[in-house]
Amino acid sequence: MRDAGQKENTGRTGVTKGRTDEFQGGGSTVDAARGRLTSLADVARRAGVSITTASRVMSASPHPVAADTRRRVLQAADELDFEPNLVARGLVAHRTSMVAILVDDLTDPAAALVARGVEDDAFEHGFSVVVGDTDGDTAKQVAYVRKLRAMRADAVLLATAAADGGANREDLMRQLRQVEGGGGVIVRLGPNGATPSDVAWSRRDVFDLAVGHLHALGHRRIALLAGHGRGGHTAAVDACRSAIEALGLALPPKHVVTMGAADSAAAMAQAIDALTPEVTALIATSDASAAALMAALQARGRRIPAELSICGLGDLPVASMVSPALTTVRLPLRESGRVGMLRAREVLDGGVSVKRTELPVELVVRDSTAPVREAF
Amino acid sequence: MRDAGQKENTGRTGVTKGRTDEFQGGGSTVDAARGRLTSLADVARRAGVSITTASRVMSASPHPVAADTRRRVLQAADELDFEPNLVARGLVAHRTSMVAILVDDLTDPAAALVARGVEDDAFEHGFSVVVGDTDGDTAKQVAYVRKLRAMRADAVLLATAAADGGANREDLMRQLRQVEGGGGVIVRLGPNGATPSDVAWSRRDVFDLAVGHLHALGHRRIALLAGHGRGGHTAAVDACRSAIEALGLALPPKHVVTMGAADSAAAMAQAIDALTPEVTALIATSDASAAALMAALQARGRRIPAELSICGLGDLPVASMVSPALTTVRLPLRESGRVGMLRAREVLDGGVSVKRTELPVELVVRDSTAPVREAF
DNA sequence: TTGTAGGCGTTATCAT
DNA sequence: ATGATAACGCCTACAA
Repeated sequence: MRDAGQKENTGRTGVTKGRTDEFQGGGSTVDAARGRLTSLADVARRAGVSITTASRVMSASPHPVAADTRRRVLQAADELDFEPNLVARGLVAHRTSMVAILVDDLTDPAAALVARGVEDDAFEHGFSVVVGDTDGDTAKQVAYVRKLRAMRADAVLLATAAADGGANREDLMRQLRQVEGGGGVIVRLGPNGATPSDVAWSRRDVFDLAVGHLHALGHRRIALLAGHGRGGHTAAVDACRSAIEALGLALPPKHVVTMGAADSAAAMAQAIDALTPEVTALIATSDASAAALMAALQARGRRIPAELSICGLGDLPVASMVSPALTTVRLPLRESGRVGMLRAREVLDGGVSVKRTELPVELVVRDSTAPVREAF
Repeated sequence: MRDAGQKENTGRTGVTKGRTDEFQGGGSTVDAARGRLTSLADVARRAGVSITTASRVMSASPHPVAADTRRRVLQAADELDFEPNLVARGLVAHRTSMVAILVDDLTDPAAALVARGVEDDAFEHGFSVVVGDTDGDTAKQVAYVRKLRAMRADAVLLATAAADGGANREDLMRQLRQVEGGGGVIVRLGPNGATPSDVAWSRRDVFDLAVGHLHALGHRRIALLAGHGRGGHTAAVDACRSAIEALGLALPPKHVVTMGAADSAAAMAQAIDALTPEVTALIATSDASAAALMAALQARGRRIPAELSICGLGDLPVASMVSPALTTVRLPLRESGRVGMLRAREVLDGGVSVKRTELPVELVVRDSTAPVREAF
């Protein structure tokens, strides 16, 4: 979930085409200040009714309005192409119909899936979604929540990795409390770890599935390719170790390869290569890193799964686009976004607190894992 | 840019873990109506000044305020953890500091990159970004623009594929005109085609680069793997054909394989396979589909680039994660988002019209293309 | 340097 | 069934 795919530019040639000349486009010039748009007052005047009546019609108020009057208002609105000013409406309603989803990096396929899930439910129910990238930076995250508070977002969904426990951590909690104190909803999305999420999946289940699968194939010495140090790093290592130890095996530190954001896939592959054939299988904390590793390993002449079984995490699109197709544990990414948004709405119109939910994960067996070779 | 990666679940086994039990979380219960947040009035009262003075301090107004008074206001604001209400501010300013980026599907890595680029610049300049997925559905796009108009978004950046020319098309244009009429900015992002984009790259350049590269390697019969029918489909085919014909070659219809959204990568591979060895090279309109095709081809025993050279499009992360690494044409995706946002800001505070820009594309040679084999 | 009055576009309250 | 009036929280004149 955390490990953004390594992008290694092994390009040997660089041919550039295209220019950067700029010329005045043909668009219409616009005033710096936004011209007055048509308001309820305009509609009311044209329909020959009071603003109040126009409002009642346009806002679908339960207040009774004569059929004929309603028709006239509707027609006037249509002729004027009137669109209610949500800003003004938000001011009086203390509700903006805007929610936010905070992720580390939208460019990470996992994050995009979560955001998409949020958007799915939001669109269906008339909410707009503001997306914020924190780049794993807690300070940036604090800045975002503060801003969201300023814009009176109805809910903030957090899908960022657990923040490092720095001083910013306290600032963040304070901001979040402020949001909640003001009636805003906070929903945490992601794997259940030290701080449980509201819409979650079990990190332990994930590794039980992966490890169990490899164990069943006869693998006894399993390595772990973990993402960059930040966020869920340690939690993932711990969960994996627990799962491995539960089967009577061990995950010695030297079998844990940490992939720094800067490390190249080639360097990773070299590190892993040094572990084989002692290690016969590997679990990567993300399909993206698994795919990158696999390609680098293949470039070094290693055959997968013959010489090393690889299991990814996430079941991202890339998992089925590589060769061999990646065995992986499917994470309810998009679904968690949908459910998170649903939970937020429940609180918003029910006044209840956020209902906690644990979504199931699933093992997806493809072609990157195989029975361990008896001898070599 | 359009072709979302095919996700082919070749999973042979499905083991599920985790439950969906739901229990009341420990969060604090919140009133349905948002409690009154601290306003300027509160700050003013606590600082012993008028609301106006407090406003001047908090909004960094150029109006002079005594140093001591300013200090008191700032302190009161700090103690109250005051955050200015952007909704109210937006109502009077006729500016919301909100922009929107519309894409077909955020889950498409290319779209995510564009959105990320927008977000990069937006965050730096105090704007919030609303993301909307249209799923290539013009009606949904119209609905979105209408809503954005209602929420008085300062700008709408369009990165969706060219809409089909249906009846909705006219509706869309009308909505866009309304946005512009109201002082909103519209910026089109994407390849230059029939309707030129404001921040663009040359589709023709892209194919010239790809075709030129393959031609230089000796390839004379090149196939094209095009995305699902919608959007830039035809435009891509045309541009590719032009590029090929410019070199004295041809792109007969039978060498154009269209990938329906539902078509499996395996089906694609079969279709391509039938073209070889007559065809010695292939260009895919997206790295994602190139990667999927390559994996499927490899699964059928084909060797790449020995038997078929493959050139992708985009230089998405996946391009360097597959084996062999994909030769591709880099598209200025993230950059187009940044520049698009910049252009919007220029219009917003300059009152000028959108400056058109063409960003350069670049050939990135990796390992999926090789000189054509002399004989076979 | 500070404060008062009015209004941004809507909805809610209270008449009529 | 309809309408006048008062907020919502802030900013911009226009005084003092």
